[in-house]
Amino acid sequence: MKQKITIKTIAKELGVSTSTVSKALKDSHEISSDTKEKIQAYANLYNYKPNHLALQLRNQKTKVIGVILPKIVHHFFSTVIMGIEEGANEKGYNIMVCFSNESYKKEVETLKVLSNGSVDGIIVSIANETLKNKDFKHFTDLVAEEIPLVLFDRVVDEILCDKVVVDDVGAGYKATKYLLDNGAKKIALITTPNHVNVGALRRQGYEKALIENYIKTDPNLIVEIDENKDIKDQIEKVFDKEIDGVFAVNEIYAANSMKIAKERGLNVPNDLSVIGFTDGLISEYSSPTITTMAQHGFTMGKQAVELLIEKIEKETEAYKPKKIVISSDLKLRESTKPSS
Amino acid sequence: MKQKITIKTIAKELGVSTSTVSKALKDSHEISSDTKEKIQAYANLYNYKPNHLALQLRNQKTKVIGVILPKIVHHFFSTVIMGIEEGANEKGYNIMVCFSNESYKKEVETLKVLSNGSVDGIIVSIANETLKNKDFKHFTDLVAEEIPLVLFDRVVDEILCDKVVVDDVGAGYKATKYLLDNGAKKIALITTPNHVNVGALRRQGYEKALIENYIKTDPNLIVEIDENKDIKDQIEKVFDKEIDGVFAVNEIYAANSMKIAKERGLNVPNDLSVIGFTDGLISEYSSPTITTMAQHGFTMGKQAVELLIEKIEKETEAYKPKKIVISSDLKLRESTKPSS
DNA sequence: AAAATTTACGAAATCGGTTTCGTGTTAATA
DNA sequence: TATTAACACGAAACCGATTTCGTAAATTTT
Repeated sequence: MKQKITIKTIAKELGVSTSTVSKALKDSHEISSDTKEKIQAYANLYNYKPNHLALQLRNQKTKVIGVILPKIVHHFFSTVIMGIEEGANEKGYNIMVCFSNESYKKEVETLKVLSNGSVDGIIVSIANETLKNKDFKHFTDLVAEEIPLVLFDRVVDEILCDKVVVDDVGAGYKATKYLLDNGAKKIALITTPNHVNVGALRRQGYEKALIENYIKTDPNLIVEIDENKDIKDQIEKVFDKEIDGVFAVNEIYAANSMKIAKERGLNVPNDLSVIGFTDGLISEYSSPTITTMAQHGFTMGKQAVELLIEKIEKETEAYKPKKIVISSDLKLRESTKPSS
Repeated sequence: MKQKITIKTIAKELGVSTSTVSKALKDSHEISSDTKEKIQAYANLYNYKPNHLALQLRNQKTKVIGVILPKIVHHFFSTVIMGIEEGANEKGYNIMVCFSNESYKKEVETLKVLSNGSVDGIIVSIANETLKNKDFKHFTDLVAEEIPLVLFDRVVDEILCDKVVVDDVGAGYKATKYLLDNGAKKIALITTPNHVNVGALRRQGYEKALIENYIKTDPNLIVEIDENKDIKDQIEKVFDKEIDGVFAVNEIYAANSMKIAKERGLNVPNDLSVIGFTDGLISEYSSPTITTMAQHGFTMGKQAVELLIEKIEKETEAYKPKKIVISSDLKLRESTKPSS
């Protein structure tokens, strides 16, 4: 890289001290107009830009927010990033994005890298492997160091910090209830293994809705997807039962279900209603289009970053972790019968 | 944030100088084993972590790579990010991700922020608005400052730097030729306005294939989508003509075309073959599934970051900009007739 | 025993800024 | 004319590390 011009260069070139240059560049009253003009003109001419690192070191803050996501090729996380970025920019922050790829090891490493002073605070959605392990030491250490931390979507009680979540139980309930209200009786649930807490919570909502309607939950109608195996194959087996509704906890599972339905000659929504989760492009462009629980990723991201920045900038002594719950709405499309 | 422990703290606490602490922590032979052990034990106990900012300032490098994307809620860019991140991590770099949101103004601002020393180099895919304006001063300034820069996908000749692109002309040609070879005669092209260069290039490939088959390009079969208006409405009009093939320059346009075909009772692929671009989730999960030109976003990202890091780490004087062309393959699915 | 060498550590410069405090010069006041 | 105040600027400390160089004290060599 080319030799950058610094305050020192300007000072030497113009025969003044660095203090004078620094003050002149910020229009201090201490400096005469003559000198100020001269210095500012020179700085402009040579396109002087203050070195951020130096400022960060002096101010002891970076104006950067670290973000760790389990993955990005996923509509929900993409929208969350957009929200985080917008919220951060509004307050003059930039974001540094990293991925855990659902791996515990990578999450630990990334967290270590970010917490050495590169960022002022961190936003995380926990990796699946970590949720399975239940090892949260890397997070609790962070909290002990008092580095501002906000968790979103995939959160656990063991970590004492601000959180932003969707009302997963409520969402599961709403979706299931809608199916029931429109005549479905045998509703399959396509979900994740129980250690993924959002999956577990949505399942609670599903079960709650069934109980309220005096329907016993049938374990045969519940499929816990192992993402290492073929997804479609695993869903196939529930179609061997007689079902008239499907609630899938994400849009990939929903799309796979629709495909199986089509292959088996079932008409959606007449023979079978389908509701997915995460209002992404698949739901929007599949045919028929898929009714989903919209998660409002953008809002989540923005709320998370606002919470974090508040924590960063407020030197509040007594501090009580906040939890923001974002409710998700049913976005009605073609894969369900019109509301009766 | 809690008071961090620094080398100075350790030095004072143990009654030695900061130089001794620094050397002891990196196991220098200059320090006696006794002292080393004492210092290392203390550092360990209090979980000392060297301040990255200080190191960055001293070493004049950040080990961070800036990435500016036009948008993220887009399968192609998501996969590119993954590639960049993986490549960066392998070489010990982190990435700082920003978005231009296709806006010229935001691109200029973001570039300014990143180029003040926060990052060692920058990877960009140019915003649509900038391509339209044809104002690339912010990039040429960067090049003049000798800040390492790599452009990918959306690139222009005016900027002298390393580039990674897909062979858009070749891809357009391949797609169109496949349609022709399988019996299509009237192929609609759903593309972007011509200022988006990837659109223009794919169009060249389309026209080349037609010419080779002695077919005159019919302007009525070409739709240039204005993203500010309703996409589907704009595509509708080409369906009023008699067409038997569609080549869409991205998967959204392809999905919209399929939907219109279905509404008009056209069977895909028997009455109409459709080929899209960007092998994303929509193509994979729509029904029928969509044949697409796979862009290999992950590879592009990884190549781009490798090029950039080479530039950053090699202090080569004489330097000639490289251009890596990644060829894209046709991924055959259900929206086209099997190869004859 | 004197000289040379090694050992073990500290002082100070450096990275690029900001900021406090001090001081010489000029202008205003007594 | 002597005193005070205002003005304009510089010296130096600081942020948290690294690293070169210098130097007492201990050890080895002659």
